[in-house]
Amino acid sequence: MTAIAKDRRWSRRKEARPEEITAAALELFSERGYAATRLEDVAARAGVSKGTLYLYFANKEELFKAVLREGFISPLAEMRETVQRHEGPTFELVEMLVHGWWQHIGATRLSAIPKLIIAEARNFPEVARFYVDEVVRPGREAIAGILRRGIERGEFREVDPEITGRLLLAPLFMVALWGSSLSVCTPERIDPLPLLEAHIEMLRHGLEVKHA
Amino acid sequence: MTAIAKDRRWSRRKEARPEEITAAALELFSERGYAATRLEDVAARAGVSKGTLYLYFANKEELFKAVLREGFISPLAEMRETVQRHEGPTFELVEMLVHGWWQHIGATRLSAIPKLIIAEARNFPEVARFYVDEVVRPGREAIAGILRRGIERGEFREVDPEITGRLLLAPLFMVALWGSSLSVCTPERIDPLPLLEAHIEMLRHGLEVKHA
Amino acid sequence: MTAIAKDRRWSRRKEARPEEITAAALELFSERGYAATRLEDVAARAGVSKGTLYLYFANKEELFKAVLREGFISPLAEMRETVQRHEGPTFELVEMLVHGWWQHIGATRLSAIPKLIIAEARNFPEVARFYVDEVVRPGREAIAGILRRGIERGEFREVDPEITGRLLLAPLFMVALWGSSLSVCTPERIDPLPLLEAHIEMLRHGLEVKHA
Amino acid sequence: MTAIAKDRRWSRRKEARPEEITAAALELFSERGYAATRLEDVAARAGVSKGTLYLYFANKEELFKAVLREGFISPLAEMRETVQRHEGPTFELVEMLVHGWWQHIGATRLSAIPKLIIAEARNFPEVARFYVDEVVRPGREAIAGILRRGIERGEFREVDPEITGRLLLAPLFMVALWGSSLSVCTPERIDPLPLLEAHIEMLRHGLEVKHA
DNA sequence: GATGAATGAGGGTTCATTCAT
DNA sequence: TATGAATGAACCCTCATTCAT
Repeated sequence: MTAIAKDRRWSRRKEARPEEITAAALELFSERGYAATRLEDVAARAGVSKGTLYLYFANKEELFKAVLREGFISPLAEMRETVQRHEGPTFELVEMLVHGWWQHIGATRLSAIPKLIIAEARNFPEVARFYVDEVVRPGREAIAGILRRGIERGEFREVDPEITGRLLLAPLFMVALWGSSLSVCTPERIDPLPLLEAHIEMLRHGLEVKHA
Repeated sequence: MTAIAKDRRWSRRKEARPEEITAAALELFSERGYAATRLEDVAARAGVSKGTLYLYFANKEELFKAVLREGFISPLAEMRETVQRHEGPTFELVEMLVHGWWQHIGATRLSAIPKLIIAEARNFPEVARFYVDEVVRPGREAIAGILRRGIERGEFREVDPEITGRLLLAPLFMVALWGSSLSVCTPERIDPLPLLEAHIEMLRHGLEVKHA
Repeated sequence: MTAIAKDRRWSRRKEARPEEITAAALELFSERGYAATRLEDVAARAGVSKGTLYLYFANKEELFKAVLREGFISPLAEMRETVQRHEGPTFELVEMLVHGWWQHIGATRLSAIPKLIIAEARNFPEVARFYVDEVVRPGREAIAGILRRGIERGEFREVDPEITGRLLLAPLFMVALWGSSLSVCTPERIDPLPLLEAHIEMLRHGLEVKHA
Repeated sequence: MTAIAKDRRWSRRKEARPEEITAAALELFSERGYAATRLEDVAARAGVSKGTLYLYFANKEELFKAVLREGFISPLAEMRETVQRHEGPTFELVEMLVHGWWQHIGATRLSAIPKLIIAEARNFPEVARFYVDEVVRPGREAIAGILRRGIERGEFREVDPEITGRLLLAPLFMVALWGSSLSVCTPERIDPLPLLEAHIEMLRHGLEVKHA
């Protein structure tokens, strides 16, 4: 093993450290909540010592915020582009939204973020506010935009786009929350995919224009 | 003042105490989470001293469970009866369900329970299991029963009653969770009633039978 | 039941109260030690309420001292008289001492006192001092007096009466301490009487004058 | 400074800690008893902080047991060997026993253990049982063995070896108990050595065979 | 006098944070 | 940079003591 090889390994390891730590922290924070998570356990799961955490994060709160901030890197911009480029029927966008959410969030470890945010919103209002401003509201607006497009083009009946956007999101949240909490305590497994398909179907009928 | 009057006064106070305490505890637990709630604060909010808590609850965990147990006193039985007695169109039951949920849960302090359960399920698996077995599952079954009734009577299209039941519940949960967490961190107030009405409308269309 | 009978009962009860309480307290203090004894348990064993203790004793410490003070009522004066009146061989006094100790202390609940004193001497120095001054030292002096009488009368060999008095007392203490502590934790029962007889026998030989 | 030197320094400190702590704890436990001893004081006397105690002992009870366990490292095995090797008069063994006890226990901090055990036996029955099984009984048996040897060889008169063994131990216990409790409360200093010598002398006469 | 609900100071224990190595 | 022993503030819980009834 040469000195250079050593150094490379070292530095590769070093650069990966913060992410290894936030990954471990996300797991534990979402399992136990902020207060019940011990930094000693985070360190152990990340394979480092307790002291090392403090080389990368000023304190527990900053680590927590870093975990959430990483979870916020959402494919929102990408989604907006897709919406703008899309030329076919608007409901295809709704379908893409639900499936895309599942692929990029619901089926990944990011699905643990909503539970965390909900559980800790009152204890970290500024984080929650940030989440609402940067993730929730933009997401809702993007969805409202889709619905508005459908209504304007005569494809959807005249619903309130804001409110209906929330109805659209509700089952997605529910799937994420269920998977991050109660699912561990009950034998019955819920397959999210059929639920999402049924959701799409309900939306299809729910948005459909009635022909007299 | 007779001995009886004396006794009544004592006991009236004594009997009221546990509820005063669990009420205070529900507020704080749902605001801050289990671990972040200090019993001293619970005591202060209940207007008693720290030690008094221990006259009524063996320890923090038992107090927590008592809070949840009280929250479980759900109007499920009543609902099942209503369902059985009902003779009109099935969708009326769906409407009654949503409005009833709002009146008996959503608009009351019970709406804080879901957040609590979701946040602490992993830390109190037996409580979570109890909640799933006694509240979630029976509730879902009751709703699935309503949907099945509608399908059997040809009023609803042929949806999966289990899955659709969950879709029906999702916005209700979302309203409760929003009100218990993120809502406090954003200036925008959301009026849940229009959302519930829109939900009903979406369900009406989503369950409607299509005539060829 | 007449009013008078009631009153008599009442007052008889009332007068007995302090003793019932100290009796209960002696049991618990000697079982668990001062600090580990809860006044609630003392009250329960005495069949009164917690508050009642404070009608008779200013606080826990005073109750403790009262318990010990009762235990100090020792038959010392009586013993001294016996010694003065005695005219036969001195060793008879030694035998009477050991047997008398057994009858008046060793076989009674008073045997719990030495363990208590030893255990708490450092925490209640003034009580310990009182015990040393009023019980231990007078007892030792009385015993030394007996030994001196024997030596002066040529019945015992020339031992140090102070030191030998302590040797005489050691097995008595040991019996009391064993019965109040370790005996409860081991299946083997020790019958104190043969031990005391053997002790007397050893003393008889140990004090005997050697004839050249 | 090499890495090895570093390690040694660390570990030397770390290895010394538990003993520094148990030493401090033995002092305080035997002064004040288990319940009345504050861990904060133990820590202070050991020169560490409260939290440090928990790096080495799971809790107060474990610390207490560790203190006693260390006290159990008694020179019993050594004594038994001496007994077996001994070839001269048996009474020499008795003298060696008493002097050895004084050197290895009576004059050391181990002399505080008996008081502790006696005071806390009822609160820690398993510890007491362990002490009886591992220290008291083996000790008694070793002593009984010595007495039996003397009787068999015609050097001692025919006493009950079990009972007499206890009589032999009683003054030793008394010395230890006195030094750990009442002695602190009285101005008079007692020199244990003359007492032990007098004890040996009493035993010499008490065990002597009477020639008809 | 008697009760027992209520109090709150005190101590055991945990764990985020620091720092010498 | 990485470690982990050490720290001490904070929090749960107990129990001696009080006092309204």
